[in-house]
Formats: sequence, structure tokens, C-alpha cells
Amino acid sequence: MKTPQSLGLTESCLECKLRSANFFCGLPAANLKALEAVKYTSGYPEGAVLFMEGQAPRGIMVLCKGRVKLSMTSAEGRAVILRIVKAGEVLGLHGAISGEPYQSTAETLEPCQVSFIRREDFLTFLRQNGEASIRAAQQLSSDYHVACEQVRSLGLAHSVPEKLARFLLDWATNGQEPKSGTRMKLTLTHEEIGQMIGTSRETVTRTLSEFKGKQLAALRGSTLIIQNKEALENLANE
Amino acid sequence: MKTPQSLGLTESCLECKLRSANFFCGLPAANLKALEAVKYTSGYPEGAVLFMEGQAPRGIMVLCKGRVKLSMTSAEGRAVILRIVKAGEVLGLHGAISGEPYQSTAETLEPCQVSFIRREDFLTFLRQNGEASIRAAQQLSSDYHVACEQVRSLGLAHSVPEKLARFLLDWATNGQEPKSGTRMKLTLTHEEIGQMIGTSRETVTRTLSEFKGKQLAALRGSTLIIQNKEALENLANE
DNA sequence: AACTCATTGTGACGCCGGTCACAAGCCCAC
DNA sequence: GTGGGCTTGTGACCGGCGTCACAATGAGTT
Repeated sequence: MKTPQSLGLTESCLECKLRSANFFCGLPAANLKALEAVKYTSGYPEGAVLFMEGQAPRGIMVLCKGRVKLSMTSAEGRAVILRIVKAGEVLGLHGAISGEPYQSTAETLEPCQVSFIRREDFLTFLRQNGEASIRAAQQLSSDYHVACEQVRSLGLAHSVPEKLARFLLDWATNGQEPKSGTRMKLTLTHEEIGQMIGTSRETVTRTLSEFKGKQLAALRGSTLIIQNKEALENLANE
Repeated sequence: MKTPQSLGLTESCLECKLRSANFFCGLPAANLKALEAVKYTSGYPEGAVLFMEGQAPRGIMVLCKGRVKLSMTSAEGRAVILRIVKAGEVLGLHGAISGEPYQSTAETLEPCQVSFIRREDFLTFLRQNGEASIRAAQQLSSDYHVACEQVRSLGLAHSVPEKLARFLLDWATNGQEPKSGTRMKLTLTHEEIGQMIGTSRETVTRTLSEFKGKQLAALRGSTLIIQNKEALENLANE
């Protein structure tokens, strides 16, 4: 087993080379070296908060290992989940670029390995490195894309089954493991699924059992099985 | 009256120097020159479609004059408005950076003046111009911010009055003219307001007259008057 | 003025889904 | 094992708002 300390940036890149939006991968090795020199790598347990809504941005974090939940909370405790960040992606880029306070909270869903780069160091790096700036823009563009899709889902869909179907299909394609067949891990509680699609926990439970009854999809433990992809797609594109 | 042809990039910058997120303003004049050489400026009437969802990205557009509606449409014709783009902002940046098809449709709300830069020209410019890349990242970061706020509004709010209050207040601060007092222009139909906050036209009409009854805000013609800002804020932060 | 077309205003109806309340599993610690 | 904490599962209720249908206003044309 690898020790946490051995998981530096470059290694994380080796692990996640499949993901094209990946921030640092593909940059010349010489440039990565510069970042290596200024990064701090550390581990966090499950449930740790990497940063919170409203805090001033301190820097960016590269998620080397684990999954992180990005969410926004309302005054009375309601929450929406913006997205689940997977290993290889960058956290806090918006804050670092804009200087605005974080508008979301990042919380680890499982033990994570994170490399931190201070904002000034990162900005300096960007300024000396045009290619990296473009890469940053690409990452932001991708994040924007995801956010827009969520707006579409929340704003256009007008039934929960529709949104849930969309969510499951999306999870199946962009999900955790690339081996996206009909069977995959979905390590989220019904509550969290509800926060992703903007509905209540009870309704998620009910709609899931409705799906199970109709042989569309079933969630057994943390294993999601998509039984009738076509029917789900019909629901989703309603 | 100015002729359309006289409204080039640099002039547009003069007009909109208040907006800090403004893309090209602040770049060294020498760099702007390079863009001047490859841009095409043209005018569009109200209701013109600059690009549509699903099209391959051809380039970016700088809105010199006018307002543009960015929206997404579902299969059966429902629509969400992502945002209203104002003079000085950039359109199609995400497409240009990512190469992905446009995920939204851009339609002019009034006669507009637009400078177009082909994607290849723009990318070349970015590569030769680190500062501009960072600027692009900043613009994307700002767009992302707006999209996230919309997710928050759609996902967290759980009544239409709440969302409408938030929308009106937001319009008052980020609205068209900087002279944001209690009285401002709101040149959108109830239908469009509904598409911005994810509700039906009828409900917008009803909620607006509810606001009028409670002396919170009134929309007379295209003039919005905020009568009781505090009460609206209470509604919005519910 | 008369006509057309877009927008706004209102009533009635019905249903989806939020909320509350509680039961039933599950997992883990001790 | 037994207990306490999270999840998940269900029933009952009811209110907001989407939808349909149509009237009323306004704005632009001829």
C-alpha cells in the first residue's frame, strides 16, 4: 500500500490520466516542478471541511485521492450540492482567480489526500505560464458547464422522477469509476441525492422505490443497478 | 448619433469602464490592437439569434451595445434563462475555450452591436498573451459565480415569493444602469421573469400583484419601484 | 377607429411533493 | 449480545403553484 506522502501531484496525474479536464496533467514537467516546490500535501479524514462558504480564498487544492462534496447552504440549513469532486480535480479555483470569498463549502466524503498551493504562489505560476492559464480557464469552463446543467435540471424539469432519472444516468456516465456499465457504486445517502436534485429525502426514497417497482433501476446498499436505461432516458428527456 | 461602424472594441471599453469584470479593458493597448485586426463588428436587430444550443463554437462575441438573453430550452419548449448579458461582456467564451457545442442560446433583447472574433484567432491571441488568458479565466469565474447563484436560488428557495424577491433585489444591484436606487427599468416580460426564477408566467403575475398589495414593490409598465427593500430582503433570505 | 397581436390579469381545479411523525433496518462500539 | 446513532421506508395531510381557459389591457398598423 502506498503511503500518503508518496502521493504527490505527478503521481496523482498518473492515477487519473483518463480525465481530460485534468488540470496539471499535460503540462511540461519543468513547469510542474515549479508547483511541486510550493505545494503542501496533507491528508484529511472523512467529514473534514476543506473550506467554507464565505471564507476568503487562501489557495487552490488539488484532490489527489478521495471525493469531496461541494455544497451551498441557506440561512435555515437547507443545502444544495453543486457537485461531487473526484480525484484529479481542482478545488477553490474560482476563489483563487477572482479573489471573491468561497461561495460553497467543501467537505470530504471519505478520507482524502489534498495538495494545497497558496493563492499568491498559484497566481505567480499562472502569470509565468500562459499554458497553465489556459488550462485554468478550461477547468473553469468545465465547472461552468456542470453548473449550467444543474440549472437546466432544476429549472426545466418539473417532476422529481425526471430529475432523478437524469441524475442516475448522469452518474452512470460521469460516475466514479470509468467502468460504467449497468452496475456501479453510488455512495450517497438519499438525503444527499435529494440535495443534488433539489428535492426532499422522503421523495427520493419514494421515487427510488417507484423505479424499483417499474424495473427501471434499483439501489441496493450502495450499489446502483440500471435495469432499463431506455425507459430512464425517456423519463429524463420528458 | 453614432454610426454602428464607429463602435469598435476600444470604444466599447470607454462606454463600459465601470464594469470591472470587463474582458478586454485594462489590457495593454498594443495587445488590443492585435484583436482589432481580427475582429468583425456587426449589428443585429431585436430578436436575432447570435448562436444556438448545440451549435459548434465558431468564436467569441463581445457585446458592444445592447442586451442579450442567454437561455436553455428543453425538448418540449420549456426554457430557463441563464442570464441577461449586458454591453461590455463576452459571449461564447466557454465554447471557445472548451470547444464543446454551445449549451445555451443567445438572443438579442434589443438592437445590438457585436464584435466577433474567430475561435482560432482568439485562441492564438490567448496563447501569445498570458495576461489575457488570466482575464478570460476571470470572466469564466464570474460566469460560474452567477450560475452557482442561480443553482442556489432554484435549489434552495422553496416558494415563488422568495425567488422573486431575490430576483428583484438582484436586479436592483446588478441591474442595467448603475444608478440603482429604488426605481429602475425592468424590460422583461412576466414570462421571461418566470423563466429566470423557474416558475410560470401566471405565478409571476400573481406574486407581483401580491407584492404590490403589500407595498413591497410595484412594476408599472417597464419601471420597477422597490418600495420596501427590507421586507423584500426578509422574504429573500427566508 | 378598427384590427391584430403581445402581454397582463384572474378564476377554478387538481396534483405533486414538502412536511411531520413514526416504524424499521443497519452499522458500529462497547 | 445490547444500545445508540444513522439511514431508509411509509402513511397521512394539505398547501402552493402549474395548468387551462378566458377576459382585459396595451401598443403598433393601416
